[in-house]
Amino acid sequence: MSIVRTRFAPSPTGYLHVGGARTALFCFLEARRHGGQFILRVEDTDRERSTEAAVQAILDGMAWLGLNHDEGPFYQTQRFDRYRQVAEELVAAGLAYRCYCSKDELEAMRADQEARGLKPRYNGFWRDRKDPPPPGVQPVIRFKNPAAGEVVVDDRVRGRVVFDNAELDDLVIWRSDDSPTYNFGVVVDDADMRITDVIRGDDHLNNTPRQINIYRALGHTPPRFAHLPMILGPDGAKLSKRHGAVSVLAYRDDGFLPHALLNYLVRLGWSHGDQEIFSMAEMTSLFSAADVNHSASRFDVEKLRWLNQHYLKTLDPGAIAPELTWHLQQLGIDPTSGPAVEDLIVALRERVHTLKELAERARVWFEPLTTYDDAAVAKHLTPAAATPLTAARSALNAAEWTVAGVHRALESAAAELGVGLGKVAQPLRVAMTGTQVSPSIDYTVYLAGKSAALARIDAALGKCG
RNA sequence: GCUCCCUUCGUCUAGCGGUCAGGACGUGGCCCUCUCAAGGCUAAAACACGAGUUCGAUUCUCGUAGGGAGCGCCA
Repeated sequence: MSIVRTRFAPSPTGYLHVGGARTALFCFLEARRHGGQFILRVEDTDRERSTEAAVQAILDGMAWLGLNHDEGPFYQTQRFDRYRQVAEELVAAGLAYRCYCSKDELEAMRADQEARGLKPRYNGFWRDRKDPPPPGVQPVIRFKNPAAGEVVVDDRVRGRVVFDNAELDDLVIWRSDDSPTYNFGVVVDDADMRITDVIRGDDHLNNTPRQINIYRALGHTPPRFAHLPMILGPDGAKLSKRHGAVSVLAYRDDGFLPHALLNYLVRLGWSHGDQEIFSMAEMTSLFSAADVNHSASRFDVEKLRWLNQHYLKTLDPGAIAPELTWHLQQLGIDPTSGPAVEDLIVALRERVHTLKELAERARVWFEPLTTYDDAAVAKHLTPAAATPLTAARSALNAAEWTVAGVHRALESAAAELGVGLGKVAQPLRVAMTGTQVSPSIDYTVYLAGKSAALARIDAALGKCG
């Protein structure tokens, strides 16, 4: 089998959204699986809407996800000479022609066809016309689409899809402003870059027969195609800003791990039996475009959150530490001014779904405790709580300052008082955090550090009145 | 309007002619327990509809309905 080459070809008109990210992931996996190449190409022929910032956002998104390309990024705006050359070759070969119709004429044509219930299409007015061109008109170049017969797309996910050439018209491949159009640029690029597998959103399925015809005119064998179903918002509508985060970098900012996002995305439209958790190695060895389903799916943040927590719980704390450090800084917390970030991760990762939440929950160990929840105080910092708190204080004062050491000290304090650990833990929890909710009491106390822990107990004792 | 695509629990999906229609997220209950979680067990929850083909259709075919895409000098 020949080398597999795939490409991801976004147009830089916005950030990298989750749908694009999944397309990129599938392209990446398909290439990796076969030991082939993954190529990044920026389709920026629309000078109106393409921006430098968007290019950077896409590059950043890809880098964050670790979807590294082997070749590129290539920019279509740098290949205009090549497209022009190919377009002229087609004209010279009689496979394309110049069309002098004005935009107004074309619009009138369309309006007329629509009024008659027909599919709006160019009528081929200049296809075989030998008339002298009207003066002063900057022509476009149109591709001579075969008038009869059918085009078969053997799609790897859809199967065999047949289009009638009679449904297609002569599309513009070169604009009057001297630039190539999308359907022409992709074909030239994919051919030049020897792409073997085009994997893209199924909004391109209808373009495929036109592109296949261009491939043939160019004397190339079309690549294999795989059209992916769309990703919709939770409400089933097309994904948009309205749905909250759609940019992959927004997920980074919200505290998601890149691998959690990748794992979530790989299961959107693709599956391998009942398996939910996939390492990168498993994804690359198991993925196949042929196993992708046909229907659109909805983006469900709850499942992403579950996956994110799964990876928070199972990954090595050291691997997550840099990410948490970044999130702490985002909250204006100096990560060096409190407990070790690895300890925070171990203490909190079963209780949060994102790194952002983890960082927020960690705040209590970095800043002085000044606010107490009224209900917590009323319930647990009662006169009766003074005894267990005092016992805990002296036990802790003598304790070895490790999680296990703190745990032993509190157990023995409770045992000496002849009460359950809960009688000591709850007042202590309020003393440490001002609230009734925190990680297990040993971690909660340990993370405060010995002197701060004792000081917080003293403050709490003052409230037991 | 025309062409093409899609349709299994609320959501992601398994299924590839005969299954009690399986798993996961979420939701409810129980257990565990120093709070909250996490974990374990458990419950409710789906084949859009109608014809055919067949001994037998979730599965194959054709319709209908409902979604989506394309029909640009956007990509």
